[in-house]
Amino acid sequence: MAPMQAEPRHAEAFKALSHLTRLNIFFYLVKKGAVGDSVGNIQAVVNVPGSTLSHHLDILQRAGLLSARREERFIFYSIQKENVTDMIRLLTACC
Amino acid sequence: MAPMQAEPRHAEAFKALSHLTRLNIFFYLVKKGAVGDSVGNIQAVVNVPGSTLSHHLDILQRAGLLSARREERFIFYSIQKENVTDMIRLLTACC
DNA sequence: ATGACGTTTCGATATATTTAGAAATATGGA
DNA sequence: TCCATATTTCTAAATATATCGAAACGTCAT
Repeated sequence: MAPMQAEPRHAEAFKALSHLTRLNIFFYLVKKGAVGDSVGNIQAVVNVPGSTLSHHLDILQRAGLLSARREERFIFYSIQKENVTDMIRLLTACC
Repeated sequence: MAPMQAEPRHAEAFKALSHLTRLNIFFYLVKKGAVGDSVGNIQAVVNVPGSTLSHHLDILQRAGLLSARREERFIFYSIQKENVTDMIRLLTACC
């Protein structure tokens, strides 16, 4: 197992988690598992205006930590597990 | 093992790693192990002005990821393993 | 004490992030 | 079609972060 190298996408993933609201969104969706949850339900949990939430979700998605799908009138966000696993591997490579 | 809760200190630790220069510093020091390395040697690796480097080291230290000690005329920074382990636990709690 | 070296602090500027109201878009139902 | 609901995009202002030269500080050797 070669020592892993830090890359910009890793820095970006860490940045996505570096804001408490986004970290809360992230862990809420972790709990929700593969199905994830709708923006409206997420909003009820984190309690920020819709436009602000939408922005945070966008950041998490661009970082590769979340994915989105439409389900009728709702948009469901859920954890993108592979990339989270990748981050964990990067960190555990050292300890 | 109770599900872990996101806290501001976790967001701060992620923020510390959310900059590529700091991520490089971090992984360089991981490789250096418990002894760590001096600011001057770190600087030769990351190639930024001293004042900039000092600022980044400060951010990593405040986030609890590094600790510093003086060794004669040099200041050695090294990884603060416990807090890194803590982050890993937080992330692995989900996957 | 003076000088050389290693590192940090100060100060100023440039760039990026956060925030949220208002307007726009998308879907499904009457 | 028209309305209600869900979510995003636009826009602008406030706040935070990044950068780095110059000056200051600490330690050691002479």
